[in-house]
Amino acid sequence: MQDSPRSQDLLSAELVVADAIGKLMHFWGFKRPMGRIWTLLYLSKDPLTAADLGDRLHMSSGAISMALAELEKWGAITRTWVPGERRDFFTAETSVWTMVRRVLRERELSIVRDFRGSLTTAIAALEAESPKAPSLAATYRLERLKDLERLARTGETLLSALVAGGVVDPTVLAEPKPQHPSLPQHD
Amino acid sequence: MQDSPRSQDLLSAELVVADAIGKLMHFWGFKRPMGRIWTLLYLSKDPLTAADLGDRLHMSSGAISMALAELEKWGAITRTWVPGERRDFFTAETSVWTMVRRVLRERELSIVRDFRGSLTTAIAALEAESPKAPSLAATYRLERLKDLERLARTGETLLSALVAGGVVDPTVLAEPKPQHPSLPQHD
DNA sequence: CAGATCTTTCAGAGATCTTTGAAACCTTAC
DNA sequence: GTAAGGTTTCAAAGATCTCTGAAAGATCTG
Repeated sequence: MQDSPRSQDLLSAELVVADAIGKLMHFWGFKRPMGRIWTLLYLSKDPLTAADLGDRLHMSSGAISMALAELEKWGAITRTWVPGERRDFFTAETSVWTMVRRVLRERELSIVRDFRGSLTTAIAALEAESPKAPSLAATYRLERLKDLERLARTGETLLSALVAGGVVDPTVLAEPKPQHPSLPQHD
Repeated sequence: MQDSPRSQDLLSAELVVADAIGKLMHFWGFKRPMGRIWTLLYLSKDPLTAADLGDRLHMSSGAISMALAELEKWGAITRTWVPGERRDFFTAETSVWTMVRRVLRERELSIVRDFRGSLTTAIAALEAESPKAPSLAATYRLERLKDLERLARTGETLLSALVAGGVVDPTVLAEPKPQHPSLPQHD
């Protein structure tokens, strides 16, 4: 780190926010530079070029290009052609909720679906396996797996509702009640 | 990979699910082994020891110890002492929603708060900076930052409600309407 | 079509995160 | 007190993810 915030806090404040959002996006499974780039675009009144972004963020052209491509893929930024200009200009999608919804729909939802799929497979495998002598442990395990599957299904429903823009009551996620009350309950 | 699923699909199915949950937890910002360990405990009728887990998951004692410590920290598992036994036994917390709530409360909430903090700081810095000649660009940037802050505040409220166990309407996150209708709107 | 300008790709370098395994540290039993 | 069994710590190795920079690929201009 060679540069401490000088008198142009205008710029450094911007970079601080860009880093904060980069951190946030990274935490949410995206690459940090994507957040930093989106932020600069979001805060800029006018469209910026790849070179602009690279200069401000000290990133190589390659990194910029890749990050921009991915942001574009998620609809977080838009590439625009400016009449006289040769190079591409970029603008930020400003509706955060719209972007979040898209990620929920295209990424989170399929993660939950895949997860549910592997649960279903596992349950089938176990049920096919022990037809004769279902030990207590095996029965317990199956019951647990089914609880998880129920949970995943509920989560999927909630996510869908969320994406569709509805009100959501996540408390339905709480403790799916056991189907077999005969099984021993913990405390 | 030396072992393909043999006839003990009982075990391999378990490991498949463990991996799936490991992936899920990793995606949510935790270490993959934590999810794998939690799963084995969750599916086991009886408490397991660190050695049991290490054997099944092919992990070193060190890795197991660290993962268990972190799981315990989050209340995802419990360490129990069995009368005659010398070593520690572990059991899984079975209420997923309880665990999720805890993470929302202790981790996500503070992330959003920190984020809001850095926004507030940036806004203050910028407002202190340009008292005389607020250029159009500067005005625009400030407005954007304030939108973000509003958004963060709303998110914080929603998260709190969620944690407190309430119904949540995330559509309030949509487009915080501009406070200055005089500012140019996109499209 | 050739030259200039901009963008994308990608192998290697670099940074970051994770795991191992051995030593230190407990705790219990004798 | 001390030996044995169990757990934790941590530096180094290993794996994974990310960035760089140069070359290849576009696109526009004249």
